[in-house]
Amino acid sequence: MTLTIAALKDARRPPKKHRVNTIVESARKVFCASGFEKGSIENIAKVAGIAEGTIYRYFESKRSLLEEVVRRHYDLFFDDIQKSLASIESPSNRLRYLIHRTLLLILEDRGMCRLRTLYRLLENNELPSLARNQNLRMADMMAHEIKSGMKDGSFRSDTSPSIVCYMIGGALELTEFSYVQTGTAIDADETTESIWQTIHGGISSKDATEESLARLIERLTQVTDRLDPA
Amino acid sequence: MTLTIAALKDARRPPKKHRVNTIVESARKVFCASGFEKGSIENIAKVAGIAEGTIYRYFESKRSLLEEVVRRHYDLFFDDIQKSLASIESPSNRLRYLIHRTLLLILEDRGMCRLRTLYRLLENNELPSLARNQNLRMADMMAHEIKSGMKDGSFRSDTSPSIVCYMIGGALELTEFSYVQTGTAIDADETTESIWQTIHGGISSKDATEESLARLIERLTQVTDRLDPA
DNA sequence: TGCTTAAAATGAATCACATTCATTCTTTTG
DNA sequence: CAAAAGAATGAATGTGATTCATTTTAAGCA
Repeated sequence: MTLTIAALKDARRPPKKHRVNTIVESARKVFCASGFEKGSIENIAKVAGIAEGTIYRYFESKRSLLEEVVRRHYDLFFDDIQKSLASIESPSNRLRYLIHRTLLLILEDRGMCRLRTLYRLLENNELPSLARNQNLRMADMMAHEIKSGMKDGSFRSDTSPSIVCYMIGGALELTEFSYVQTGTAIDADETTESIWQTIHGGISSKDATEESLARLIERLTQVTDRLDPA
Repeated sequence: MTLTIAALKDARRPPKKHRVNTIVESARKVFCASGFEKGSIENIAKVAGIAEGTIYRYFESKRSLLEEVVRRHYDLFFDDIQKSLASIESPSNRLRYLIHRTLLLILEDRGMCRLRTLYRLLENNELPSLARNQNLRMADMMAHEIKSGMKDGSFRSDTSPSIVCYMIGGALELTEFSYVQTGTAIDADETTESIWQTIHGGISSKDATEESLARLIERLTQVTDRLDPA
């Protein structure tokens, strides 16, 4: 039988992968239900039906377990988003989509949100962290659209992409935060629209421009008035 | 001597207040130096020159001690800001001031920032929390200015004050976060300007409007052309 | 001033967990 | 099937917050 190496791997890995999956899934359940601090390793082990020590064969620490839980969740999200993005026309629409999709993700799983929010807070380490990577990934996507928009002339050229990312990201984060804390549901469409409106058009009234237009129109009317009688 | 009740209180309270101050101040030092998790109660007690148990006479838990440390710091900040704000003309300028002043606060004390950032992350409780109160206080100030601006016509009337607050607050928070993580100094003036630019004018180029104007002008020219030969 | 009682302070003991590791069980290999 | 390697176990360890019986200090009163 020619299943030497293949068989070897197949015989070893699936159980191992399965173990990891079981552990991560149990951790997700426990963390989502009780939070990170109160979700004990003992409990996770119990839910997974294994001994505490076994968890440490696969994960270095409780925190790295949290990291994996969060990572898996968001990897799916990012993959999904990246796919959809390809079929959307124009930087503006893609940016809007990113905002909207993020809000939907937030609404989708409050427990997970809480974890992610918490996870970011726990970060006092100096390592290149997951949270930072995720932020970077999202920020990269947004920055990319902003730059495209600047190139094709639909956005102002003196825009600072990173600040705009911060503003969008920050608005999303605070919306998320308020949702996690209060549990009051968000209207994703409306919130997207609000964020987009502000980012796109700013908050200043367009009085000056409108005034110019009004003056032009007035003048045009005067001219046509002069034409008509003639 | 007539120092019956007054003397009683005076004799009891000052020492007590002093104790609390000593504890909070020691906690601040230790937390700023080692972070919240690594800053042990044992150490705080040592720095304060008291026994561990004594801390628990004044504070319910390690976390409530952190809360007090952060609260005191930001109370000063808010009081200060509120005073300055009174002497600034126009909602726009006050909003800008709020942004700028917050950035300066962030730069002023990185250790404290880290604590505050951490503190917010640790919040998985449901209580009306300090972080929420602080956010609310700042959000209130900003929202107030935005509403004023909407009233006096300098801001668009279809603006959502809360979203704008989220955007500004979020941008500040992410800037803070990046500073805490990387330690790379921020240029407060420049960052203020960028945030303000975007909030105020949005990112859309004014092409559309300009296009309309150009079309108008063109038509006006046609009209005048028709006039002139006549 | 000395005595009694209440408040404050103490630090050793407790408790809750994460983490480790010597031991036991399973699987692979020859 | 026995030996060796790899996994799993869970009791023991370590750390650090929190508690509490005991001691110390201060207040009230004669």
